[in-house]
Amino acid sequence: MTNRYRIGDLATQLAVPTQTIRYYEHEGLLSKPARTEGNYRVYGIAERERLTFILHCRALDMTLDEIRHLLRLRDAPGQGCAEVNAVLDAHIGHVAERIRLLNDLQLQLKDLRARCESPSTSKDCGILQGLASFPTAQDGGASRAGVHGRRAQE
Amino acid sequence: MTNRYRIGDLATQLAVPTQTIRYYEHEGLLSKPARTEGNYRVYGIAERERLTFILHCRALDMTLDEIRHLLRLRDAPGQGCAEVNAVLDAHIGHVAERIRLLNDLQLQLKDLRARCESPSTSKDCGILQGLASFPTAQDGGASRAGVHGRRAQE
DNA sequence: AGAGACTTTATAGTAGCTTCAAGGTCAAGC
DNA sequence: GCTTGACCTTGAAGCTACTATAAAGTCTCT
Repeated sequence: MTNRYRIGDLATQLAVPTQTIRYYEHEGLLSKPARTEGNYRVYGIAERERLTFILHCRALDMTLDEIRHLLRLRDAPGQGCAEVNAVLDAHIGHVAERIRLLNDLQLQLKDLRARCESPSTSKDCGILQGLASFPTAQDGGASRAGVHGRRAQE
Repeated sequence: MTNRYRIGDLATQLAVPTQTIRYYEHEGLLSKPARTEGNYRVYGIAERERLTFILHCRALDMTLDEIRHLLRLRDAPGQGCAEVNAVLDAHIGHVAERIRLLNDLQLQLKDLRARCESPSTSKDCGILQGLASFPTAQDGGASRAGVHGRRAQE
């Protein structure tokens, strides 16, 4: 039968590390699976679908908490999906806000960058001086935008 | 004199937690300050300015590594500031890339959201179905955009 | 029987803090 | 002189979502 998977099968099929699958189990997103005699995890179709769901949510950059929330809703099939909409709308809001902050940030960075077009010594560098005297974020501030990703490095 | 600060003074003036100042010291961004008889840290104007510099860089969402780099350049005043420009340009590149990823993400989320405008039960919810069957990120994927900030929550 | 690919658990590391615990210091008030 | 309370000290743990490592057990093939 095709609906019995070991952790490595699932990992290969869905292109996710095995450790991540165990981590999701540890975090309660996946429930504890059956085991073979040799104590290997065994997964079926339902678990494969659940993991797919989780991975899609992650690809949309939801937190594990948001995903936990959606999974709870998914597990209560008669409930009406207004709450699903609410979770998604909140997430869309997070993303929109983040984009706004990053655009502000980009403006400030370009402004700063424009202070040093001509070569000079760092003692007189307009950028370094700007960084020492610029108004701080808390005054009308950009809070924090989160530029550095975990998968999208360099 | 106004140029002797304890850690709490500095923290209040620059609106940063005292623990964060100690953390920057631990990470080598600030050097070990003088101490009072009672072993309290004492800071002067130069340290205050250095911390201001660091906080401005953080407000522009640079990593501590990027900031360390800029501080090294700042500490070598005769060096020419081409490298300062390079650090900043690289950072501007990071931000631009992040904005691009988030815009992709926003499109996908809105697409998904459009699947459930009419109220229904979660069993039939187009969003939950979409999340279970959507193409995964790895096929042409958005890698990871990083939506959830540390200071800008909810 | 032995090699090699797979699995198991537990543990530590990543970034940039934040929070906690257990205690030491200092100025003011009674 | 003694207490109260605000401040300071260090060290360790917690946060997110993994990733990496180690040491050991299992399975499959030859």
